[in-house]
Amino acid sequence: MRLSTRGRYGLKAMYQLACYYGEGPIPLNSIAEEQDLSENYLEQLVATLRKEGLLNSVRGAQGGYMLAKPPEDITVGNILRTLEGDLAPADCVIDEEYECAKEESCVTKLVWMRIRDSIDEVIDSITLKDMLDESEKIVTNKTKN
Amino acid sequence: MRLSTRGRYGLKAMYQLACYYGEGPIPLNSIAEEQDLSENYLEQLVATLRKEGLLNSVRGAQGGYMLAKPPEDITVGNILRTLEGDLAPADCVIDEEYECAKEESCVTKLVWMRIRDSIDEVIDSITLKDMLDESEKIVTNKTKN
DNA sequence: ATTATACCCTACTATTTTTGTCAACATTCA
DNA sequence: TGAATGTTGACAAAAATAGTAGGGTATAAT
Ligand code: FES
Ligand code: FES
Repeated sequence: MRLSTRGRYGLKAMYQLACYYGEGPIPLNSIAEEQDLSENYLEQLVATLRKEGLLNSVRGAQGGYMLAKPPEDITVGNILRTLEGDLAPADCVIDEEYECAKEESCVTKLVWMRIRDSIDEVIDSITLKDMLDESEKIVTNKTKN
Repeated sequence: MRLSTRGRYGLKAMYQLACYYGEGPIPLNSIAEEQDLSENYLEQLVATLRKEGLLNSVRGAQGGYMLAKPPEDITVGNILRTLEGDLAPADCVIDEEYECAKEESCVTKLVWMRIRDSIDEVIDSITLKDMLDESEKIVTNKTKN
């Protein structure tokens, strides 16, 4: 039950952009380098995020990408769902078409629903702003010691 | 982020065996038929569950499989972890070897940890007994209507 | 205008994981 | 014995993932 690299790389990239929020467009190669990802591959992910309205882009020299909204208005759920689709342990809790063919109600489905709901609760409650705050906290703690 | 068929089929099979708990060994082909799964494939899953000590087997004619412990002592987590390994969105929250190479603390890792923990909480809190009870509840409601 | 930079788009491929299949063998019961 | 069942390991088809490749388009600096 791993996330694919799409979701993992995507969240990293979005976090990186959140760090630079308000500082104008950031070129993709700098993101790719900082997070050690293939620029070509990252392009694909970023294109998806842009279409979803989570990113804006500026073309031309000195261009790049920037968050389309403030970090506090973008959740981890927004990002992961854009890149991975709904996060759930089985298709049947997303689309009724995939329900199993048992006549009586399916008991395992209740389990999948509870897993899905608990994941949703987590990813919808964390924003990029929260991640920035966490990062700050870590730095602060390090300074104290 | 789907579970593979291993976990999904495996939980179904274990639930089925829980329904027959105390009634002696159940042959695999009856399980496969009731849940509409390939018997050959199910064999592999069941072998894994047996090695983990969740099932007992009886060879020979009139043989079959049975839960090694009462339904209230087997959790969904026991079953899914046996068949799928730890349930987590990224390898780095399971094995430090896979941590990304950033010097500073990784912020996305905190997100993966929260997802992992919330999944763990759900799967460790549901036993096969709970599933049997749920099933009963559904039947009762149906009778009422 | 030219050039460099950077986004945009589509198609393709290598790899890995998943999802089984199959055959030969061992054990038990009637 | 013979039929029913579990045990094991090798193999293979299919699907998903991860990444490459390369051409095209828009913009800005010069
Ligand atoms: S409806 Fe999803 S497993 Fe039955
Ligand atoms: S340590 Fe897991 S993503 Fe960085």
